[in-house]
Amino acid sequence: MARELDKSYEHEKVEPKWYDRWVNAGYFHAQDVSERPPFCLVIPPPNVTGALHVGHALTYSIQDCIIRWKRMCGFNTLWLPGTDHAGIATQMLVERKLAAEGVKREALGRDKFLEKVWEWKRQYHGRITEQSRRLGISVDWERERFTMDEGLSRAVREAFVTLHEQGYIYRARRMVNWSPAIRTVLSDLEVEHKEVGGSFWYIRYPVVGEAGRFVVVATTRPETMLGDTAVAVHSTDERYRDLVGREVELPLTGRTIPVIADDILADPTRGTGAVKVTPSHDPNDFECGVRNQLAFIDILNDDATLNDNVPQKYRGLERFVARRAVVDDLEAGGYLEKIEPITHSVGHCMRSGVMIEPKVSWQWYVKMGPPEDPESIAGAAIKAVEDGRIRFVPPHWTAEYFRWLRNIRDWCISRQLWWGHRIPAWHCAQCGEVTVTREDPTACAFCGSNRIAQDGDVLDTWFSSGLWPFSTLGWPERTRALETFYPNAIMETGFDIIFFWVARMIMMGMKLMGDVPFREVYLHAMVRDAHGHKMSKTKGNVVDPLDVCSQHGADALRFSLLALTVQGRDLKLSLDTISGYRAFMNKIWNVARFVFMNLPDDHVWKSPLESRDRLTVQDKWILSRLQKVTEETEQALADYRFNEYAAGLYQFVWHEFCDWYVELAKPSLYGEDEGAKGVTRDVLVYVLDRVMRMMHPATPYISEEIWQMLPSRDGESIAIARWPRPEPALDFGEEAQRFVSVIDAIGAIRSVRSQNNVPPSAFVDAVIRPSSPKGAESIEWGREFILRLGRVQNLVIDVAADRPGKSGAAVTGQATVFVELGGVIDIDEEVARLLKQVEKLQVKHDQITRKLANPSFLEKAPVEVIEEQEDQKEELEGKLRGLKEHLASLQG
RNA sequence: GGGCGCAUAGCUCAGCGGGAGAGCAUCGGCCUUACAAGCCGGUGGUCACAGGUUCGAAUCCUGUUGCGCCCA
Repeated sequence: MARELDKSYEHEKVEPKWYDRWVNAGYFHAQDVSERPPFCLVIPPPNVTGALHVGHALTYSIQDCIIRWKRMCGFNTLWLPGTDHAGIATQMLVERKLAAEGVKREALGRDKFLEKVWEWKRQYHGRITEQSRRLGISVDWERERFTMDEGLSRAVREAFVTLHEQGYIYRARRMVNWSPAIRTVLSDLEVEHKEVGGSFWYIRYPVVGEAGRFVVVATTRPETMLGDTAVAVHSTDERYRDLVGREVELPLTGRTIPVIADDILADPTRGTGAVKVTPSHDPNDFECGVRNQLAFIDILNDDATLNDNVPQKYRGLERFVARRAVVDDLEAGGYLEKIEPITHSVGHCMRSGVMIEPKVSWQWYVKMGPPEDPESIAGAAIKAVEDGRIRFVPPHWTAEYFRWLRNIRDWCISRQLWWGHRIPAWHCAQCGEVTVTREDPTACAFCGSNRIAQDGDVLDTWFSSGLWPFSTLGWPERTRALETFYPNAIMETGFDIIFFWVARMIMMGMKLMGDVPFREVYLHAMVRDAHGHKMSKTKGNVVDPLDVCSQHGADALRFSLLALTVQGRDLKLSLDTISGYRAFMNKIWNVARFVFMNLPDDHVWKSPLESRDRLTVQDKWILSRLQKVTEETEQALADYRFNEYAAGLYQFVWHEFCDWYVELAKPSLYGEDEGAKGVTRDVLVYVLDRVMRMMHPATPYISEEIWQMLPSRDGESIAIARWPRPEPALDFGEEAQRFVSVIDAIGAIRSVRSQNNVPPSAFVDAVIRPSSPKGAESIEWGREFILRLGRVQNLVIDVAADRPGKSGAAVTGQATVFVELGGVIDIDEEVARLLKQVEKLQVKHDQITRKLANPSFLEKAPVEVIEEQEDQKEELEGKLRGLKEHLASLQG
């Protein structure tokens, strides 16, 4: 007995051994310059102050699988790690923490507050890093980046100034999406539309100078009436034609406002045909206000309380409180005609969940279109994909990508936050111009005045993440790394950030690097709980990847996630699934344990290639299967079909190598023939070695642990071992395939035994009647295995064999198998069982017979298909004949 | 309102033009010296519904129903 392994796989003993060794040995470090072809992917940077959730575990499992595979294939692989500063989320967290201490950020001041955030960042950075390491990800830590570090901040500044110089970045006063909770503007993407219950309030505006006449307008936000500056009607609307140009009284305010004709805003077929116009608080009204030179009255503070532009009694009220008050007052004044309940779609702030307020303000924008112009930012990004320079997997995302870009509006990139990249623009108090420069200016570039102040806003976090594929490699410096690794090979991330991130990286890459950021984009789906619900802390259904790692091991978690990753479909993850794959890890461990128990220390391992002429049929069978699996494994990875990659290895390891080959190897291992024993050991080691290499991208820890003990080990770590390729010299094709008839025969015997309640320990006699001499030869190869695995005492294999007396029977593709049952047989039960089988086979047989009798089938179907059907028919007939004969003799 | 996706075994899902599959669950039998996180053997399906194309449809097309997602 050579090596003693634990009886079951204990991940907590194995996993801690390897990670530091891998990192310290430099296996994950990429070369800036190398003979080997480059293969680079950058990590989608997680929020530096966040915690790892199962979505990260999925993205890391997929990326590590790809990168470890490519590394083993000999590429100069770079997987670049890092984190982003997550402007809104982080600022919210720190503000919340300060609030708990009774401190407001305004009281602290900008610089002091930022110090606090940096402190917070330093504290949490370590946590997310440690969590990532736990999963075993093979990133190049020497190149780790953070979106706010010095180099990346420089890249952000360079990008902003360059795009500004080229006229893509501009400042404008527009209607924006305002989040009153965070008190910042949001981009269109950060607004989530939700169906909510609400009301239409119908309000009467009395017509000035015509007592008793009203114009009725309907609104979902009655409080905004305090900011109305007109009522609009359609110019053709007979009901209101005479009112255009006159005025109505705005209730509660003492103001009067004009009735105007606006054929864009007013729709005579909807509602009352008249609409209130609030240019400062509705996007459509804003346009109307501009068209008709209306007054703009802003009635809201940044936190959505009402400001001093409304009557005294409403000032300072929160918007929904104000709504209540306005409605009550309207009702009291007789201005409220009716209330109609409705369901409508309302924009909500993605981060805080509160309703968005449309609001007019000055913001910075990136000009996107026009999409049909390939020189525009959106146009260039569209063209890169149209030209096939970037490929989406699954391909369905291509259409989504185009749809979004072709309907895009300019990107609002400024945020009223403190945490983030400060906009490099200086406003001049003297001339009012804005100076945008790479170095901080001391004077206005237009008038020379030193009365300049930097813009208070910061940039959208996605602006900096958009640069990630090249800013992390040193841009704007033309570094060696940038030359080698740009464009990156692929981008792997969740479909939910295709627009936030992927599209923006493509835009930025095209404009600033003049080339695509990556060749392929693989988008994975969302991880849900076992019932298909979204995981969320409030629901309490989150699967914490670190808990799972502690309980079942990182390998089991990674393998589970990969096994569930089917293109274009969400994953439903349950702890049962994970513990199932944990059992698989244990299975692997135990088969390795078996191999090592039967491997003396002094065994000199030789590749089966060297003993090719001494291989047994069972050796040839498993080796041939291995070649096939090797090929399929590689193909699955190349096609990003991770479920097939995982399932293929699972099936092969468990149900072919363990269930069959190991059992077939035992007679040799326990036998006397030292030469044969040696070959068997070599084959066991060879298969295990290949399987460990193929498993490594999914399950790095257990594969390393086992591989290190294998005599076939040819390097210091499996992480840098050669990826297996199919070995044609060990693929015995047809010859090996014939061994399946032995496996089938054993299955048939076991089935008959079990169905007739023969105790597993009892020996039986059996007769196998092959349907051809060739079949007889194949089955004869496995005589000793049939005896052993079928627990057979006496075995007759003969094409002309007679059916033994009291016996049960089963049919395989190549033979009829009889098991003598002596006194134990229950004739009625056996007859019933066989009848059921006959019935099943008969249905299939009839189908095929009908098909083969159909002249148009024979005329139109391809020859191969017809031949295959004929073969099937013949096999079915053979099986049916065997069963029917047996039935007849049982009944007779 | 516009677009997309999904309906296959009790559950979770593969398969996507030529014999209905896997894992889990379930039932029966086994502590057989790698593994009880295991071994052996079973049960279980008008492939949502209705039309159509085809020699042939779970697979392609059209429609219906139900569920989900994205965009406005």
